[in-house]
Amino acid sequence: MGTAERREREKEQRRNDIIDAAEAVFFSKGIANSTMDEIADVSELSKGTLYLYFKNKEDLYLAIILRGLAILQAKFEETLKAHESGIEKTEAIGRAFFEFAKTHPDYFQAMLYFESADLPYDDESGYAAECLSQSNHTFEICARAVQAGIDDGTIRPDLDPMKTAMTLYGVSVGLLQIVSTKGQMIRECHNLNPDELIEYFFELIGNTLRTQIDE
Amino acid sequence: MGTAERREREKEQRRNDIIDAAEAVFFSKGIANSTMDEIADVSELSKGTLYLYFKNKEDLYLAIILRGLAILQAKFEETLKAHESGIEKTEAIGRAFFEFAKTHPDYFQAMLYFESADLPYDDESGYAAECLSQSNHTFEICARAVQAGIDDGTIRPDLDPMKTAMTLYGVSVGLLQIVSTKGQMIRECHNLNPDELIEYFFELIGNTLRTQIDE
DNA sequence: TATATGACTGACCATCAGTCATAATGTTAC
DNA sequence: GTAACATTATGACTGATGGTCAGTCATATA
Repeated sequence: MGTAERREREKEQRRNDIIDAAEAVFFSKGIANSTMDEIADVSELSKGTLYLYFKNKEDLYLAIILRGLAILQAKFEETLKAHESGIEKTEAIGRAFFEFAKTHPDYFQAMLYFESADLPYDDESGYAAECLSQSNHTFEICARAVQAGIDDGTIRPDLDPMKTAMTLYGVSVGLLQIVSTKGQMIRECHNLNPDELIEYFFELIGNTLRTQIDE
Repeated sequence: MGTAERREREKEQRRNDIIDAAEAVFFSKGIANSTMDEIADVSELSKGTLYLYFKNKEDLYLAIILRGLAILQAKFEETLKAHESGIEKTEAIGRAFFEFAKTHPDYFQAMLYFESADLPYDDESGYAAECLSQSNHTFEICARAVQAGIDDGTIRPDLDPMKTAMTLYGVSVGLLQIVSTKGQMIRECHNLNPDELIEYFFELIGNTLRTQIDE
């Protein structure tokens, strides 16, 4: 009989329930101001139980980040299919990333934590290693877009797809981070709409990737 | 009599001594794993005294960040003077930033915290507002370099100096952050030297800023 | 019905940021 | 010199919170 299988399913369900509760708490007050006691309350479980399913507070947060990465990946894959030329695919993925930051600000905020924190990637038992692996997979999707552009001649052939993907991802994160933490200052001291800065960024790098016609 | 002035000097000295001790502790184990008790020990003061000079733990950390910002600013100012053309000034400042991250990894790490954390910028009594102000001043130095390039014709005249400075700063921080937190992965999974990625970045954006000869 | 399993509990512990009553030190006035 | 006052320093204490563990209980197995 499938007792063990059922148990496994139920366990998976519990795990998801806990992540749901954790999202509600973490997203409403940030990781620093959230307590495991409150998450236990919201999930209607005891604090001890949380620790049966997750190593520690950070690990639970990383489980949320993994959800965010999955959403982002799906979006990227979809974007990759929806466009014809490689340069279009690449720019569309870039825009999809900024779009993601806007439509899923909570997941994006969590992902900024993932990008800036020093995590125990060597510990195989936690979520950090899995996050890193998925993050790598995300890079690969971006790299495929660049590769497509090189293949169809819309992107400079001298570019390295993986290097380009990682660089673009890194700089995008940085720009979004500055917009996210200093947005108010940008608006008030410089009378700039943060979105303008992002559009400006696209203009700046847009021509960098494209094949130069005049050579 | 200069009693009050002497007092003020001594107080400033104490404050600096505390920051020195805090640097030793924070730099050796990161903000999360450092305790105010240990900083009190190292500074040979009681914990209570620390709180006479600094609002809280984060504020003490921000005082360190302010030192980092001062070093960076000095480096930028110096770089600005050391080069002739505007485009050279701008690229040199970019390289000076990456150089700073290498020669002062501890200050740079602290500055990454400043870039990613949500800080109480409205609280005038703490260091956060001062950090933001100095960070703004840093932008302005960069913007001066870009402006110089526009003026002397080495940088595209259609660029906005301040927007360009902020964008370049943001993307640089992002790239350095990814190199800093995922450097090992970049090395191991992709057989890349993180420095290559940074050089790649300069190549990518280099031509973006320069005045196009063929138009 | 009796035994075994393992999910769950919540009281408990250790740590640590931040506070406050008290003490020590320095300054001024006489 | 010393009394009165002001400033600075102390460290024991508190409250919050991440994490643990001995024990409970519902359910599955024999």
